[in-house]
Amino acid sequence: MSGGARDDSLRSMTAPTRSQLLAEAEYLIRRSGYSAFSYAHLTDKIGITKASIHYHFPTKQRLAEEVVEVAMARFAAALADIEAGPGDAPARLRQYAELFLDGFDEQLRPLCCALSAELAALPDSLHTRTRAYFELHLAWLGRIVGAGCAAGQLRWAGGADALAALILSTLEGGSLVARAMQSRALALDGFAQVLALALPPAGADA
Amino acid sequence: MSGGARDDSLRSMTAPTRSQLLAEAEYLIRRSGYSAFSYAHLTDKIGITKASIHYHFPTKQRLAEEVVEVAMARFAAALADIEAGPGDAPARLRQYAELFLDGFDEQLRPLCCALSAELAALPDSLHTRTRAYFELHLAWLGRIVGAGCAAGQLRWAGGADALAALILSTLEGGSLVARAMQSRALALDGFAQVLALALPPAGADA
DNA sequence: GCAAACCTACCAACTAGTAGATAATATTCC
DNA sequence: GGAATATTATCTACTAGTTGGTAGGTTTGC
Repeated sequence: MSGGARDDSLRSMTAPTRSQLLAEAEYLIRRSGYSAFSYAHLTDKIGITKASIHYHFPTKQRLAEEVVEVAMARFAAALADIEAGPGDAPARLRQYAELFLDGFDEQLRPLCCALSAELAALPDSLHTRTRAYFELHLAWLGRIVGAGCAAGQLRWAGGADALAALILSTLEGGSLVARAMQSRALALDGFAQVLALALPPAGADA
Repeated sequence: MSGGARDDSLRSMTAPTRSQLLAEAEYLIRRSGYSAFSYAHLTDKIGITKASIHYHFPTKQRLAEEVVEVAMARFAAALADIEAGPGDAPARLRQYAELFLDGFDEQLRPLCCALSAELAALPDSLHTRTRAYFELHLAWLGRIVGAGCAAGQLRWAGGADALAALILSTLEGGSLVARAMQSRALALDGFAQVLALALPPAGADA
């Protein structure tokens, strides 16, 4: 765990080849982007030849599509867990923010962030999926914030959807700024400020 | 000018080759990223051969370095103009936000955003410059916000630097989210909300 | 004459992707 | 049960095109 060895949480050593490929591709895309990663990089990590990767994923585009689909499903499940779990809306948003920053220490961008930044270099099928990924974020945030407002745990002048969009933008931007500035604190700082503003004054009810 | 022709504000037709190359390279990097752009793409647009581009810029890395330097200088000058011009701090921040979104309609990311998203794929010399670019943003914002607070035009619980970082994150993230969602309004929405919160209550003094 | 700016023609390395062979493992038919 | 047949997952060897970059010659304007 210590030392320079990187965390392999995304890349199980025992998973079948296909899953390993998806995990490693996601890692590379989130680190360097779609354009910068290649099948050759995958062979280095997985230990099978390029031709064998093409057996599992006929094209790079198809591989990337599946990376997004798998990541989205995993993310949706994590959001559902948060929503089903204990805690009020502010607590759920804090969990969301932590989830959002997952991989930051491995220099990983959120997948949607990495893809959106080079959208013009991506095939159309990935535009659609990138957008869908963002919509998943916004829909969930809108729901949580909306419930929080209704329950008096949050208050926001512009309405739930406006706060949802602000939270997403803040985290998305924070992860970019913080990466370049090499400061994890910076990544959550904006979110924390916004959340603090959205909390009702201490002891307002109860 | 009408129809699908794209705006050539960044890419003067009459400028000397070198400037044209820098402008077109910036355009390509901001649209698709460093990894996805190549000298071949430049030859298409500029009309000289790949070898001739190497005459002006010996390596792709060097070209990109200069792109960032030129863009940063241009940006710094624009910020200085805003600072020297009329208007209070909120007005200056609105001008900054507009400047930040410059090129959005051409599907251009802010340069620092494009670079930070694929930092792991960039040579070290561009890490430094990306960071410096962000620092320029933060320093200017910190100064403007600080002056605005001192003058009673802005108020922010966390202090000027915190608001500066929040504004930057919000715009940076907004430009990513808005691009994927194809909504210019979304790009400025978060910023507008934050600025509204930072304005002192109407008629507080005067 | 000279230097800046450009060219043709190349290079080695890398890109995504294909063809076809080969093991090992299932599945089916008798 | 055992032979015949698919299927799965991998390999070697290849293609055509692109990448960043170089060597060396030519044009152009002072």
